[in-house]
Amino acid sequence: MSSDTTEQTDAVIVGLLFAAVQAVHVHFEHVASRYGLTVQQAKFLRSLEGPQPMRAVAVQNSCDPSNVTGVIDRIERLGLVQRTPDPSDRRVRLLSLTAEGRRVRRKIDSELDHVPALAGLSAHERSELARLLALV
Amino acid sequence: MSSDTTEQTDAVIVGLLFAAVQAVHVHFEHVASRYGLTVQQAKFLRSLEGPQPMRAVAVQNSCDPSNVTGVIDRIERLGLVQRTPDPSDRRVRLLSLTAEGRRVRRKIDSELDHVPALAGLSAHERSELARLLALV
DNA sequence: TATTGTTATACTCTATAACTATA
DNA sequence: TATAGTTATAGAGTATAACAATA
Repeated sequence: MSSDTTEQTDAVIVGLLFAAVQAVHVHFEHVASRYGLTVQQAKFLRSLEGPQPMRAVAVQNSCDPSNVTGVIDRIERLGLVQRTPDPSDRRVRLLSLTAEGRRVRRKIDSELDHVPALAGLSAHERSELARLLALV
Repeated sequence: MSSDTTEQTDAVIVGLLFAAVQAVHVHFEHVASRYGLTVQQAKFLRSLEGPQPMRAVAVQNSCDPSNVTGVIDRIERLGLVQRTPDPSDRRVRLLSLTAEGRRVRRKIDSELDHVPALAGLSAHERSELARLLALV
């Protein structure tokens, strides 16, 4: 057991961070697949708020714009997202969730509120973890 | 029971966890690519300790054994890993780092010890973060 | 000329299933 | 029969470059 005084290197923290994410990832994947979505598709779905251009979604998910086309294609095929032309700039396509898309996103969000890997943490540990992660 | 801090839901922590990982991921990717490696290849490299069967590597990285073949193929092509037959069971191939592989891994590890995203944390915050992440 | 979204291309990662060579 | 590793296959995500439509 590491004590409060043990110094931790970045590499150790990075290792722990990846391990922690993997534990959470398993649950995320399980939840997403229940709705026929991959993790990435679920992330895109969660990042969609109001109607916004593809470009904005690319920035939000820090990926190349050419990726957005494909990922959105697959979510759109499931009827969760729709593309509508922007009247003020006909180059732009605005993305927005369908009613079904909003329903699925709400369900996913609520299921993410019961992550087994986080069940062992006390209220104080949660807030402390949240505070520290926010610093990263 | 409630302390001076706000209570955090799982979803909030998951969001912060993913955000923190993304911040670290950028650095990891940068370091790995400097040695011609992808993030996944660098992870495999770091997970290799003594000579061990492919199977063990698959378990360690929690992926299907069929993946290991391809990823190791690519690292092997770079001369960082080698496959040697196990005398006690001729079905098994033992994986081990080459001298060059050990050198690269050491370098990567040392570069991971200076993660910009973690620079703002104090020694106490680091050990506390490490402790909490270990609980997840 | 510059920008938005798309397409074409190529590569990596991923799991499933079938295969081989051993055990 | 069972197991270790491979191969074949298919799909998803990724970036780069070239493209059409629009600004």
